[in-house]
Amino acid sequence: MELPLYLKIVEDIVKDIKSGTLQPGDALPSENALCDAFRASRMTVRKGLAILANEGYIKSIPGKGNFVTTPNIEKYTLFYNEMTNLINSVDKTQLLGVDIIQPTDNLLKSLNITGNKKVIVIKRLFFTDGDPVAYDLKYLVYHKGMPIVEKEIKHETFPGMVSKFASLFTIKKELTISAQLPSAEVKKLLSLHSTVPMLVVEQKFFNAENKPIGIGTTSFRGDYCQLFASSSFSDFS
Amino acid sequence: MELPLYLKIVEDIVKDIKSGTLQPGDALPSENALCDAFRASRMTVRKGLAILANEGYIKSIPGKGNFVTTPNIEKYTLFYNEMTNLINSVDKTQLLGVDIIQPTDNLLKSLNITGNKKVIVIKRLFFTDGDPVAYDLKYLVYHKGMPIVEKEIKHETFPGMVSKFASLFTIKKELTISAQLPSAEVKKLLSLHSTVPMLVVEQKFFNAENKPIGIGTTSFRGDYCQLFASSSFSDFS
DNA sequence: CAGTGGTCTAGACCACGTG
DNA sequence: ACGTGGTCTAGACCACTGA
Repeated sequence: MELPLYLKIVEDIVKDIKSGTLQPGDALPSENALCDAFRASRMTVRKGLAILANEGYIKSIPGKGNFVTTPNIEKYTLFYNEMTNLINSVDKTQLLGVDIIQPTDNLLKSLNITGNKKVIVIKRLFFTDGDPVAYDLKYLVYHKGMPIVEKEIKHETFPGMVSKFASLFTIKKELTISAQLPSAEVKKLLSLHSTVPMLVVEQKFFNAENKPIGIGTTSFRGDYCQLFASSSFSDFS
Repeated sequence: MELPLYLKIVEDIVKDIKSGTLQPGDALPSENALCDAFRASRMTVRKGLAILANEGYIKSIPGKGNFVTTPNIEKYTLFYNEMTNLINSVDKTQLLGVDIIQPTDNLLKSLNITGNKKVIVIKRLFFTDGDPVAYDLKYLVYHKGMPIVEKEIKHETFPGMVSKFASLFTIKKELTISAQLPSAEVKKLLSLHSTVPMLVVEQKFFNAENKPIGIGTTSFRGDYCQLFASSSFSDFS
């Protein structure tokens, strides 16, 4: 063991929490007590506690103490990329069209814009092993100088497109996942003969002022796409 | 402004990153330089930098410096609870059956157990507004003393069941989301006449030794369920 | 070698909560 | 008044990187 002292503190307390010695709601020993117990300075103890708080193990209440939390059992981390989330990644894309349109009323509402703005529409098909497996439709609020070069659009993911004209650090993203039956259009584009359910993922992007800057809808053949998410409690090895 | 100094440092640097003054890959001023710039001690500067690193803005490389990172644009946070993720929450549940069975080969494989263990099977229906909207099937590796009382099982979520005999802090969870057509059985149980796609969420739980302790599959009527996920870059207000 | 970040200390003062 | 956590300082020594 040549772990830094603050990590030893973290490990020790995590062990107590995982074993049940410390239960949710229980108070940890006071910081001064921990200083004595681990023969550490208060800053070192607090560094360890900060990590525990960050990992979601404890919560500090000023004037009272540090308390073991009830873990958030509903939280998962999901990695989504419309090009690689298929069971096999997308190996070919087909650009069906790029247009600049006058937004419809529905779009105006979804994008929360006024009528004098224009919208870029991008329609694509994704292929794996020669089969069309997803239909991808994106709407981006048009600003002058935005790249609408086919080459640049064809293989880009949605965040990739958006990053061309906005800082990724300021963008907020939302996903909506649902199961739907394909529309007649999608059915035709994906050459679906029998009834295949679609996994539909809608991406919505917002700028720093919380205004929508784009909406993307990707309809995956249900038999070609699965999304994975996992709880991420960090480990200390 | 009466923010603590370390948060002012965080805000200042975040502002520079969001505005593009600091680009991904750029090096921040050295910690000593930041001490001078903010008239702060090194521990205070480092506290700010630790937050920035935690939020995913920067990465420290010993001996070299602190560098602005390329944000992970594919990461989302998903909150999932099989009872509340419906467009309207579950307002009634029906327990179809609780059994202790000899696992089938498929189950043995999925749960990674040997044949001498038994498995609890729980089958439920979820209702909203009187309509059956989801079929819920769970397999839990049986251990002596596990609660299989109907009352306790009927309204519990999967994490709720598991927490009865395992510390939530040690559990790893995985979700798999897919779109499927209902089986004949599900179709009958949910009284589905026309073709309705199902949003199927599989939950898999692992104990501290990474061994599966349970699998749950919830099949939601596609027209009654949507999953939401969002990017969570924290704000400093 | 000088400069960088990583760990750690022994103090200090403050605001908060409880008696 | 006292103990709690929250902020902050001015040092120290170490390991790593690059010229």
